[in-house]
Amino acid sequence: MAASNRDKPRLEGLEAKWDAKWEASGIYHFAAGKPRHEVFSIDTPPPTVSGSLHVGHVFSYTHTDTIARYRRMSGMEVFYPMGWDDNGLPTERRVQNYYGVRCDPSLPYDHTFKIPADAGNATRRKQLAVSRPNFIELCQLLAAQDEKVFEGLFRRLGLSVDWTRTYETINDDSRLVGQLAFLDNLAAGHAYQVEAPSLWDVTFQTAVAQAELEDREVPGAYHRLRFSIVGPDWVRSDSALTGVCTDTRSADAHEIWIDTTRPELVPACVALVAHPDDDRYRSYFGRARAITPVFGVEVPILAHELADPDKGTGIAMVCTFGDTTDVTWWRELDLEARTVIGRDGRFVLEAPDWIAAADGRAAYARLAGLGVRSARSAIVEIFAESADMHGKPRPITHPVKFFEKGDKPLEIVGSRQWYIRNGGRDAELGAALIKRGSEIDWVPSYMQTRYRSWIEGLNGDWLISRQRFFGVPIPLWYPLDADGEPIHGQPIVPSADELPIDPCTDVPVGYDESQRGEPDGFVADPDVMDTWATSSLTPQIACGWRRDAELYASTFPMDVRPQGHDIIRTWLFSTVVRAHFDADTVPWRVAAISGWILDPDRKKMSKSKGNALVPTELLERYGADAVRYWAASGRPGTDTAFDEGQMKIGRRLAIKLLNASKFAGGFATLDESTNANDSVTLNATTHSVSISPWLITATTDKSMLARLADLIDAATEAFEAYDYARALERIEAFFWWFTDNYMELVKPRAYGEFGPDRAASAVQGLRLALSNIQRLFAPFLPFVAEEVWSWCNDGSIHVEAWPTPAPLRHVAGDIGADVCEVAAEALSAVRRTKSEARCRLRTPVPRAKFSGPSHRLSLLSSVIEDVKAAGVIESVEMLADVNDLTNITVDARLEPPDTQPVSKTNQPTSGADPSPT
RNA sequence: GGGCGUUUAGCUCAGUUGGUCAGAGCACCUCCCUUACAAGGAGGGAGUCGGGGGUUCGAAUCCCUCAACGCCCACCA
Repeated sequence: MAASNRDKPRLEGLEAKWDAKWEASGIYHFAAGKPRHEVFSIDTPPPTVSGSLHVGHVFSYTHTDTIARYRRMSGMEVFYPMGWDDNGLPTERRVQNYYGVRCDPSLPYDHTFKIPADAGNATRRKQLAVSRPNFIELCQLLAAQDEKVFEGLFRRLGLSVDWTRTYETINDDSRLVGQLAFLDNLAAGHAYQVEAPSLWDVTFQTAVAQAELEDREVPGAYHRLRFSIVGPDWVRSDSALTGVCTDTRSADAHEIWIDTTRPELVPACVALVAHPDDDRYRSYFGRARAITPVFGVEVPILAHELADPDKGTGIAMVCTFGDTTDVTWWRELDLEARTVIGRDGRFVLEAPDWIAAADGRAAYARLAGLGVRSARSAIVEIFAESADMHGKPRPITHPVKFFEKGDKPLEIVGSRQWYIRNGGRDAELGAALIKRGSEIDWVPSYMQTRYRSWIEGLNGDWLISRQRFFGVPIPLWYPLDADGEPIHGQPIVPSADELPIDPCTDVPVGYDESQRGEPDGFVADPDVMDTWATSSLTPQIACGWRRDAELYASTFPMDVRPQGHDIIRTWLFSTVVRAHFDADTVPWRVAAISGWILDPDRKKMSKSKGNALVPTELLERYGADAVRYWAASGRPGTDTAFDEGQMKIGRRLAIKLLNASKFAGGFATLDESTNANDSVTLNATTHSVSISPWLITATTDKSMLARLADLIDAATEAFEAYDYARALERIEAFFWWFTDNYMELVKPRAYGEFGPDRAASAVQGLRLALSNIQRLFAPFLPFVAEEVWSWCNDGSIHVEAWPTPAPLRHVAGDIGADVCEVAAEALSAVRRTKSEARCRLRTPVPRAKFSGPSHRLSLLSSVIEDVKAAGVIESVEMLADVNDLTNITVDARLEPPDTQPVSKTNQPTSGADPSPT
């Protein structure tokens, strides 16, 4: 280490310097072959690389890194891989925008395809149609670029990831694992396909799963519509009419009014439903039938518990399908399916055959081809013309289900989809999965509640098939019958050694390509799996499941899954499901849940709100250690306010560590200086400076070490509980006490005021303490800790042993932590007296009187030499004061300062008597 | 509608089984260029611990209740 670097230690440049050295030395590489109990394996969250970098990445990944570094120093072989989530819709969408293309699966692969010249800046209105294989290539290309950006940030942040162990959720390995696991699930009956109504995003033209839904409050309106009543069995009952529609005063009782927010779905109406106990409608059930307005379709009037008598008129129109309740009614009441909205979200062009009346068909013609919103306007006009709508639509705001990534309300359409069982239709499986949750240690513990309540609220199995392109393909083909129709019940399953496959380009054994799509030939399952179907296998992907038995045995089940609380229902839950099926175990022992970053308004920071900050700017401004300090002060699971002030404090802390280390290393001890005359600076070329604990003889030094030992216990205990924030808080508090009090107390002695032996004790005490303090800070401030460590040691601090208290207690012997605390308190009292007298701290004190309880005074007397020297006190008097049970107070007689204090208002304010007379 | 969390100084937050628990840092004010550190250092003022009840010798801490904020979930016609 060049001495010049130590003259004025700086933080600038440390990140590039040490990142390069860590990369070169490979200290974070996982050494395979260790037994499971010596390995600490981390299921790192693969960031969505198509998203933008934001401070949230810095925040939660730092938490994990502190844990990883702690475990590494504690002697564990840390398995800390990094995945990139490039699979799925976000990448597709980014590729579309970035290159100005869209995927057209009907096109053949274009070998001559060239990347559009305006990539990154594509503003063409008309997107270029490209084949599915070309589109996937673009996805992979762009994802690879994006991954570099993320890796750059994470390296800059100092994550101790093993960068030789990265994976992409779309790479061959992930596809292999995803397809193997799927085929396992299929063979075991955990995966199945069914033709059923499912939630459908009309923009992305894909089915979506329950876990991907979110409710949004949107404006809507109630429309009160008239249905006529017919039926040979129906006997009119006046009582039955009471309240049916109090505000229409209809003289004709042969009608029912319903309120709906989806009037455009009247052509898809299949029934009216009211509560079985509702006296207003009871007489209709099973006897009368209703005629839909305008369209003239006859539908039954039925009873069902889910109908809410207090909503609208108490009777609901069942359509196929307006919402999930419609699906329930459709299924439980065994109703027909009358679909009018196609997969593109538009009304089908052909008038449905169940609408027989000419008026009805004419009315439908006005809806054909329209989107939902336009159709709603159109039908309101139609009903207004026919006088089947009472009054005007009554505006309301109501929650509507959206795909979390979409911006149009979801529709429900019937389609054939693949599902994996997740307990949503099987109480026994649900209970087993809830029990798995109890086998995991949750940090913080209350997060388990979210997991449990999500499972308890499931209303169906996990829909995994997506009608998209950039994902892991469902690895199946279907035989075609003589008419060219697929036989879905007899899928053609590839063998494991064929995987991964893309059935759209690969051909099943026993067929050849010419038979694709031909009668008696085969056809590919065109779908890909949902991105969570791959992400749910991150432990299997990272740990080498079915590919590397040794790695798998030493890393799985993993130790910890760090993640945000917003994806407990998706990533966490689905991972538990897969491990339950694949390995009959939980995937990890601990789930460490991070909170979110809130901006100063206590809103979640997000790009859409325009308040997200670019993390690279923060790293530039404050340095990685400072940003990590801020991140690590956010407690597990707790949402944390974005606070640049904390980064400033972190920066100051890092600088303090530099300077304190420089001071401690800047002395030559007796044994070292014998050959170097009276040199007082550490030989700049000497590495591996020895620490000689046996030279520590002074009570102050021993007591400080006892206090440090207590700190190590506290920090270790906090880390074992995954509470990095508590560990940091304790370490930091000790360190400031150490610099402000201990270092000031021993400074005169270290400079030799009491002779070489006493100096050696101080210097060795400083060195031993700093050696421990540097290691305690290493998980939080890896760059500055490595820098200061390198001044006196060979090798990286990050593979040094985590401090243990026993050696320090051995040195301390029977001296307790309380001695130096009393000394610090006495010194502080002296300083206060001087400060209140507006004197310099170097002002000599001719006589100081310390008063306090006798047991504390006796502790003080054992270290009074250091207190006198640090306080520049010439003589001391001690007065036991039984009234003052706790505190040391000082009555110092101060001489006139060498120079007059700057302030003119030289007024003592309390306690001390600074009068110079 | 159900559930989870939060509420302590102007700000950001500690406060572990009830008893040195009224704390830290920032900000503010005063002083100090001191041989690790002026991007420093030494001091100081500042809070009805969200409100109300209760248990206890004693409550920021335990119980009940209310309120505000945030989040999760819910069948939203």
